[in-house]
Amino acid sequence: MAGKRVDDQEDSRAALGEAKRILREHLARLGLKQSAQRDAVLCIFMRTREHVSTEDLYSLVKTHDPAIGYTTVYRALKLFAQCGLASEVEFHDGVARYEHSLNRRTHHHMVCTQCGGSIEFFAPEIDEVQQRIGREFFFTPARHTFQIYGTCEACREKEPSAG
Amino acid sequence: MAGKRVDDQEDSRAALGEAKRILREHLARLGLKQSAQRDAVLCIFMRTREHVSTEDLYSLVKTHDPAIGYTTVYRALKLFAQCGLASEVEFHDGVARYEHSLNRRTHHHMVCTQCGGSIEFFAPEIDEVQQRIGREFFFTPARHTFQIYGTCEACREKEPSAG
DNA sequence: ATTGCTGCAAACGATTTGCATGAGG
DNA sequence: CCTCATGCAAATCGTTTGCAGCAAT
Repeated sequence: MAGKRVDDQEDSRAALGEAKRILREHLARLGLKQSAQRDAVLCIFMRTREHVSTEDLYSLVKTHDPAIGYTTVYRALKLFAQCGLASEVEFHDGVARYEHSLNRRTHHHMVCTQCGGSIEFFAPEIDEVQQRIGREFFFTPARHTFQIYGTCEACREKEPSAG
Repeated sequence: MAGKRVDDQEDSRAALGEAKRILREHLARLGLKQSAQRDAVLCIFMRTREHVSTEDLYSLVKTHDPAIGYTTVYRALKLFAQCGLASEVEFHDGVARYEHSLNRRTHHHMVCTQCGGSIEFFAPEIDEVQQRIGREFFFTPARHTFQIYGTCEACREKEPSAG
C-alpha cells in the first residue's frame, strides 16, 4: 500500500525485465540474433499505455533514435506478437494496432466513432461464450475479437440528439 | 410446414421486394437516382448466402452482366450498408465482406484460421454486454463486432496435435 | 565466416477517387 | 437540361518485401 506512483514504476521496470527475457528466449529458440534496435523498440513499446499503431510507435522510437527505420519497428512488433509480448488490437479502420499483453487480463475496447477515442472494459462472459461455442461446434478456439462502436458522452453532448 | 424449398423461395422473393423498396426510399431521401445496374447488384446480392467480398459479388455480377464495373458494385455495397440492407462482416484479413442484414437476427462468426471457413452462431449475451457496458461508461453503443478464431474439426484432424 | 539485421526504396493489394461519358428525373 | 451514375484508369494508403551493406554470433 505504498505510493501508487512508485509501485507503477517498479511494476513496469519488472515488466520490462521479463519482456526482455521472453524476447531473448524467443530469439534463441528461432536461431535469431539480438540487436540494439530491437531492444530500443521493446523498451519504448513497454512504456506505452493503451494501444499504438506501427506509425505511432515509429514516431516514438524516432525521438529516441532517429536512425531507426519504419521497417525495423514493423518487424519488431511482429516478433513481439509472435512471442506473446504484444497482441493486435483491431479497431477495423485500416491500421494495425498493438498493445503489450504481458500479464494482462483479457479486456476489450469500446470505440467512439466520432472522436476515435476508446475505453477499455472487462467482460468475463465473452471468454465463456468463446469456450461454449467452441465446444458446441467442435472448434478449438484460439482467440477472439470484440469491440463495441458508438458515441461517447462528450461527443454526444457536442452533437445534440439529431445531427 | 409445407415443403421447405418452396418456403425459402417465397421468403427470398418477399425479401427481395422489401429490399428494393427500402433501397428506393433511401435513394429518394437522398435525392439519388435509380439505375438498372444497382438493381442488378441488389438482386444478386440478395441471392447470396453467407458473406461476400466486393470482389466475390463483382464476379457474380459479371456473369449476369459483364458490362458492370467493379466500382459500381463497390459503391452499391456502400449504399446498401447505409440503408441497413447490408452489414459489414469483419474477418480481419484485409478484405471487406458484406452480408444482407434484412430481417436477420444478430449473429456472429467463428473462423477457422487454417481453411478460412466460417460458421455462424448466436450468442444473445453479446448484445447484453454491449448494453451493459454502454450504460456503465455513458456510451451510446451502436454496434459491435465479435469473431472467434480457431481451428475447425476437419483441420484439427488433418494436423494431429503438434504441427 | 556465416547468417541474420537494418533501412531504404520499391512492390503490393484492397480500397477509393477523378473524370469524361451516358442515363434518369 | 441538370444532376447523378457509370466505368475506366489512376491515386491512395497501410502493409510487406528485395536487396546491398552492416552487425552479431
